[in-house]
Amino acid sequence: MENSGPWSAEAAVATGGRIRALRAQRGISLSELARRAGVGKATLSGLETGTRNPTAETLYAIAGQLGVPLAMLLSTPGGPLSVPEVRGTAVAAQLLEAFQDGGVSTELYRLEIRPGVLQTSPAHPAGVVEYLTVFSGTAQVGRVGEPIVVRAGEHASWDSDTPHTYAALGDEPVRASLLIRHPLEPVG
Amino acid sequence: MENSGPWSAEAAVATGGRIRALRAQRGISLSELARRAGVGKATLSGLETGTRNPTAETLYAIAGQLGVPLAMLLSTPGGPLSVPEVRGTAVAAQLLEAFQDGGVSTELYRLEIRPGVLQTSPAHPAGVVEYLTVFSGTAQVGRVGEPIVVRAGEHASWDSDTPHTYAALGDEPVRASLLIRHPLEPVG
DNA sequence: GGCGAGTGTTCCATAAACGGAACGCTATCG
DNA sequence: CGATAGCGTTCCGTTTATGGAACACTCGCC
Repeated sequence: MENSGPWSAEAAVATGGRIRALRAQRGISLSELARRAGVGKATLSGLETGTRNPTAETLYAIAGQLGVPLAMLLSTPGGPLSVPEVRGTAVAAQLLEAFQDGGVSTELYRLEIRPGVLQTSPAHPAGVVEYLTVFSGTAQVGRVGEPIVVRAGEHASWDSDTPHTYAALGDEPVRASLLIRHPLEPVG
Repeated sequence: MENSGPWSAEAAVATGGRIRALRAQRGISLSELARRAGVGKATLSGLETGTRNPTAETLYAIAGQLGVPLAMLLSTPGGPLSVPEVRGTAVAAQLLEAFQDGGVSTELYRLEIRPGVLQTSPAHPAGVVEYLTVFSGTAQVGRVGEPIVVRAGEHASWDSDTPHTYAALGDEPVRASLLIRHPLEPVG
């Protein structure tokens, strides 16, 4: 899903076309869907033709009536699982999921570390902890000066409020899951 | 207007919370993110506090700057995202990824354990190891007779070649990631 | 042919989302 | 100390998304 770009006219037309296709697939008219979703016909018409910039409320109402996840309206059929990649010198990371729960927010990444390169990450805010579980390969990670060697089938964690590094030992790239846990500061 | 769709005040607050969490994890201020995304500070502030009903354009701009798919801002984990799910008496699991690599097959699941119920899994073939990282709640897992308590922000692993159990301690459900590693050829 | 019920689009007043400029606040500095 | 810079929130005029109504059009029916 290449949604990193801005909300362009093409994105609007593509989203509108997907809505129209799903509606046609269900054999219901524009007026009918608008009535069921509780939005104006003008709104739905403009949305399907790509001449509007809908609000979250409108999108939710329509996706709900079509019975599809919102991601299906907004993403290209190319790959709902292909999430954007964050690339560093040695590390390529894909965000698998992220949520907050209680006073803690969590991000789960899939990680691949290329061999032969060392990547240093700057310090995160205090209280951030990273958890690494290695699928294959051997990783050397952790805070600068306190390296931890993690082999396939092992896991490790470290406070990431200081600079820390990622590297793959040996020739084989490292595949792992990285979980970043971050306590939220109290919100007024 | 009436809450005719899933976009309620709670959804707005939840979405805002996810944005705020992702922003905090990246260590950038509200002003900074607003400037990078090209939206007004008032817009972002109202969005994070759940007092606005953002447009697709605004959401795209912010998701793009955070480097996450838009669906991750809008959808609840375990919600409308259509990922194959495996349900047991106490455990609901969704496969996040799976691959084989060097004679070892690895599967990464998102796990939710409901409180008040104990689930027992039969023994897997020899050599299978499970790794659990808990996001929130407190889990009691592991081989029968050797229970391990894993609190939020901890991880544990156990050989699963004997029957093993999953349970949530306390009232809160447990969210965690479970990694199952099994060699393609029997070990030992 | 006329007629009614349906379609999707366009017009328009209203409601609300937008961004800029204030605000109060907390740190940090000279 | 006061000055400055940053933070997140609130105020406010402008922009724009919204839904109802009117529109032109296509059917099925008598």
